[in-house]
Amino acid sequence: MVQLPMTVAAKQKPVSNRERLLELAEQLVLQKGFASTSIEELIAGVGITKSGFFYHFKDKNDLARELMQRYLDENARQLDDIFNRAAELHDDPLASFLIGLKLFAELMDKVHDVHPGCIAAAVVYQDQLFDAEVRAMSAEGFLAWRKRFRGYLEEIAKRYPPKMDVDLQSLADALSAAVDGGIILSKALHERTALPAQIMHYRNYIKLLFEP
Amino acid sequence: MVQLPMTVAAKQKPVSNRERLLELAEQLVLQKGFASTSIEELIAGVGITKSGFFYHFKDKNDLARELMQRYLDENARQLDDIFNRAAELHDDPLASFLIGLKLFAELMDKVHDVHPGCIAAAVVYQDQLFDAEVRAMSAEGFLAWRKRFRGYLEEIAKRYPPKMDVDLQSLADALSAAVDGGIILSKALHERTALPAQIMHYRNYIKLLFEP
DNA sequence: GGGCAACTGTACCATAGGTGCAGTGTGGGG
DNA sequence: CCCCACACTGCACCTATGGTACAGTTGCCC
Repeated sequence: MVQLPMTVAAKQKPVSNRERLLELAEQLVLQKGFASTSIEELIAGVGITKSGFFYHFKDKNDLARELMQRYLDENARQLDDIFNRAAELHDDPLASFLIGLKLFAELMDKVHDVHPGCIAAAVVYQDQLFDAEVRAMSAEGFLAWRKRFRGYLEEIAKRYPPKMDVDLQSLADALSAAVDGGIILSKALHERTALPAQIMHYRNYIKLLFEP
Repeated sequence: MVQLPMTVAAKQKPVSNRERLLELAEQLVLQKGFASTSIEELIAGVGITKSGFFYHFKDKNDLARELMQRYLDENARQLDDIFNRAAELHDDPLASFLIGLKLFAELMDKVHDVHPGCIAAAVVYQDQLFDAEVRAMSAEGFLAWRKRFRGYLEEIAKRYPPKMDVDLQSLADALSAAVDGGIILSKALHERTALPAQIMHYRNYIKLLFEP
């Protein structure tokens, strides 16, 4: 649940002000929170007026909705990239998952000094600022991670019986927890290595649990 | 980094309005975020005027500072309770730590439907709402957890060589991550079992890593 | 009965989100 | 060449919230 870097491709045509608003908003929201990111700040950064902002977005919640959708789509795409690549590198589900986790940790290590943060998690601690729809989208994000990783884990468990009796759903959630917990640690302590380190601990746990 | 229930002892004298403001503020901040918790709401709940509020607190950041201090103190006290009790129940550092983690998970299971949340983590995603002092206190909270659990882990590692080469500091942080990640999951999905489940996964990891 | 803690009341200010609406410039299709 | 729609601008105005300033009041303790 972290913003990975954009593929540098695409984007020939000049970016619209709408796109630039979303881009800037995402950056600022992850840096300092949704409440502290003012509309005035956004329009000043992009160079339009308040009326211009409200032409594109019904209100601030509408912006949040678009931000969340963008984030979830991009996020899913990037996880596909990583774990499909991992599947190419090894046939075995356990080996491939471990490779994917390593790739994931490495990517977080590279990219994390830019703007660490997870939009879906950001919602959770600023509940009432967002309407029910945005909160539902945040929940969907977590459920998407659960579904994806539970799938991987079930394939692994079929071939490698786990050494302890574990619930695969909460084990899938444990990666979300490690990532979001890692982000919080990294932001609170200004230690950019905290996130990749937590992902690697999750990887260790998976290894110890399933490796014969 | 979760609010545990108050020991029912103490408090003969009538609670001051100041105390009631802090109590209510903590509840509301964990429920809906700091930005969404208005001063008007707090004074209405306690039954005083705005002037009364500003008599007690210089500004909203001052309230945040007091809230954080209260939280950190209470939190440290409760962890002491749990892990001292665990040490009483078993001499061996590994066995005792595993008992402590179980007690912790059980407590989170019991109490978590009341008001899940960690004030220290709440700060991280609402950065600019707080001044540098509050942010520093949040960081201190994470460092206190790191120090405490790193201590336990070092004693364990002395007696039981870990099965993998792990960094004990980030392994200590992994409990913070599991707890804060668990809280986020639990809040986002409205699944109160998510937090205790994540603590138990951390416990599993410790078991697999150190148990002979 | 003097003093201090713990307020109340009133007035006032700035910032931010938000609404409503009329007007404008510019590029592409008919 | 004209017209329309898109992407805005400008202006007026409203509300909520945090915050300041300060004078006055109440109740309890010494």
